[in-house]
Amino acid sequence: MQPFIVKLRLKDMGLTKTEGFTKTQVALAGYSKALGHPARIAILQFLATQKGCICGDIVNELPLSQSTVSQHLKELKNVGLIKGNVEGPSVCYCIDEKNWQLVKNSLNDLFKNFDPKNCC
Amino acid sequence: MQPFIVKLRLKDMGLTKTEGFTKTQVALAGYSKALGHPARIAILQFLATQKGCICGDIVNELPLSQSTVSQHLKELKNVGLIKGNVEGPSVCYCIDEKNWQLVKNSLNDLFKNFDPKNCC
DNA sequence: TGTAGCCATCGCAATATTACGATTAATTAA
DNA sequence: TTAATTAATCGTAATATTGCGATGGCTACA
Repeated sequence: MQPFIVKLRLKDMGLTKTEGFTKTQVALAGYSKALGHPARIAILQFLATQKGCICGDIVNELPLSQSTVSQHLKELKNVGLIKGNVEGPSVCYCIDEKNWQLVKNSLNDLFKNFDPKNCC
Repeated sequence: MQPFIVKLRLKDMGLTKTEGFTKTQVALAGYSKALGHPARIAILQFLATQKGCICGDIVNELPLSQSTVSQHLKELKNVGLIKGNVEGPSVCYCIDEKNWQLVKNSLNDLFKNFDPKNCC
């Protein structure tokens, strides 16, 4: 008779494993992931260059539906890169300066500590 | 009798839409996406700080299986951040300096052109 | 009190990502 | 030649992401 064999760690499949990585690594990956879509890059560029701060004009700027844009905005808000203020009937989004600097510095750290050593 | 109604743009579902975005935006998003996983951040940090260049020791460094690590390495190779040289029975991976600088500069560009204007 | 506009959320569908074990291809060592 | 080692790839499973239309909750204005 065959023994019962349980092989899987189901909870680890398809899901990003964060155990075994440093907090810094997980954080940096999270920020990068948020930047990992053209629409979200476009939104940030738009907000960064705009004089006043912008509401749902973002939707008009992007080749995506309102609901999709809303989702992207949510993701950027979740990692703290932007924040939204309700302004009458509409919502005003802008870059969260503090976190913006934080992400900037984190990425800087990643890229700075590499000095080329002729290998390969 | 009801008309036939075709509603969908199937090819646009679940797939990142790149039409309507600039080349720069798509590229930057691609790089960021590659950075969007703790394992890949860890790999890059490891390669950046290692004196000699490393092969499959990366697998031992990470809390992931060999095949999974191989997949992550592949993704980093696809965006050009690392390159691998066959070295006898094993493979030597290291950072691709040229693209490393390119990605660094691209991200720098994104973050630099924002000067805080008290909004919201 | 409607009613119109803005935007978040829900529900769905299609695809992508993550992870693993098993297998395969290539190279070195015996 | 054979066996062992290394690393890529295949196949599979679970979950995440992306996208849309439809719905619903607000606020402002008539």
